[in-house]
Amino acid sequence: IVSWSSLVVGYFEHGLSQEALRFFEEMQVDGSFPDVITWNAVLLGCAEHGESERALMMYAQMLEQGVLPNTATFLSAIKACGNTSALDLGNKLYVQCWQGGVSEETELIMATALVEMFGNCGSMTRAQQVFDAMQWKDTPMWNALMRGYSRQGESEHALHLFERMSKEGAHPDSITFLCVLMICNHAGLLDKGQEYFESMSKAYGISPSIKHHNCMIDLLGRAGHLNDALILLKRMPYQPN
RNA sequence: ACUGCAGUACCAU
Repeated sequence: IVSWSSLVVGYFEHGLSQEALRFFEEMQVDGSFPDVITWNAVLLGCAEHGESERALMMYAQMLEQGVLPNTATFLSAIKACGNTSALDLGNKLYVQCWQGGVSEETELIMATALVEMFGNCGSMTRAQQVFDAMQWKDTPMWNALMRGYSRQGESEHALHLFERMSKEGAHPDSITFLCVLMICNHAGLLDKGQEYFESMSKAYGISPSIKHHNCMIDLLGRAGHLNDALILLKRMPYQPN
């Protein structure tokens, strides 16, 4: 089972989903029956490669076959619900995923996945509910909530969360800034975007990646600051892609 | 005992 599972993971991780699924079938013909780890690998592989409907079907199959879901199973299934806006199943998983009890660290990871899922489903009320229920929130959790609001077009609220997270002791990271810059981009907030971009390295000690630079080039370009966009492209410490 | 799965940019006017 370990051999086959490792093979399946390898194929998924190299973007070869069809082959991975073929080996998942073949292992069973060969007499190795997938355990929870094998199923988890397949669920996540499907969910991460645009096959979330399939992931949810396979989740049902897994249960039919009497394999008990664990934390990793729920994380993958929750992700698949977010990708397909399957809010009903998402709500069920929200209840089920706590069964059996989880460690505090796992609890936060699970809650973050739920916030992301509800955000993807457009249900910010639920997302906020899960967020509020956690006594302490780390950076990924704040990021997940922020992305939810920004996806709903609530740019101001999302940017407000940026201010709040620092006050509450969560340090913005590289992804926080990608999110914030993208919000400025969508909302056409050039000045604010530039402020954030500069504060990244100056105030937060995070060096902007090429993705951050590309956000800024996009933002400058859309705002009509074409020469500034060109200068940034030419001067950034990355090979333009 | 040990090996395989484990929470976040976005996605092209």
